[in-house]
Amino acid sequence: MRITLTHPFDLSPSEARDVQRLLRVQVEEAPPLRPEKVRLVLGTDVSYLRTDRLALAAAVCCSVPELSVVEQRASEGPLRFPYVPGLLSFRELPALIPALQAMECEPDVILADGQGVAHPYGIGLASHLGLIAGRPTIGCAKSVLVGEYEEPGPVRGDWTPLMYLGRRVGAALRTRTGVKPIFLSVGHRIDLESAIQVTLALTRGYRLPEPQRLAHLACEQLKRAHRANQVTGRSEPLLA
DNA sequence: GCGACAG
DNA sequence: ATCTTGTCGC
Repeated sequence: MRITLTHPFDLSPSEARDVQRLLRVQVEEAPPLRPEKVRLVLGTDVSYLRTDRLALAAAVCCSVPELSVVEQRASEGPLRFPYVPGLLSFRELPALIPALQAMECEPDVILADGQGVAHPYGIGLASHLGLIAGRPTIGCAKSVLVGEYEEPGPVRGDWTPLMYLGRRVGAALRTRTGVKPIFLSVGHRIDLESAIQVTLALTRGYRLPEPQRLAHLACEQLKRAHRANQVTGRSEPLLA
C-alpha cells in the first residue's frame, strides 16, 4: 500500500507538536462505512527492545468476515523519539511505515493501538496513520488519554460514548462479556457507529479485535527471534 | 503548583 | 511499552 509522507519524523517534541497543528485540519469526518464493503482489515502494533533502543513493528491483514490472515509484514527502526503523552505517533510510526509500504494488500480499514481524535489536539496515532495511509482508521486503545465516559453495560456490544470538549470522539466498548472495555476512537475517514460495528465484527473471544491481537502476537515473535539472533550472533532480516 | 497522562 | 514472580479465578 502506498504511504504519503508530507513531513519528516526526525523531530523534537516541540516540532512534532507544530506538525500536529498543521495535520489536524486534514483529519476527515466520513459518512457511515457500509459494512459489506469492508473486506480487508489491517491490524498494526509496535513493541520495543528498550535495551537496544529498537522498535519492532508488525502489520497483519485479515479477510472479513473470516478473519483469516491474508498477509503479514514486519519492520523495525531505531527508537529516536521519547514517549510523550500526545506525541505517540512520532515515536511509533517510523518503525511501522516500512511494513506498511511492503504490504501488497489494500485494506479497507486500518486498526491502530492508540487514540484517534480522542486526543488533546485531535490527532492521535490512529488519525495520523490514517492521513499518511489515506484510508479509514480506528483507534483501538486499552486505556483513555483524554475524555470522560460512563461505564458501559456488562454484555458484549454494550458501549458508552467517550466525550471530550463536548464532542463524541470515541466509545468505551465491551468487546467481551466480563472483561474491561476497550476504548475506540474515531481515526480518519470513519464515523463512530461504523467504527463500533466493524470492531465488534472483528472481535472473537478476546478483548482485542483479531487483527490487533495477531499484530501484537507477531511483535512478540519478532522480539523473541531478535533476541535469539543476538545470542547466536546472527543478524538476518525477520519475517517478510 | 498539582495531578493526569495512548504505548 | 518494559522490567519482573507469584498468584487468584474461571
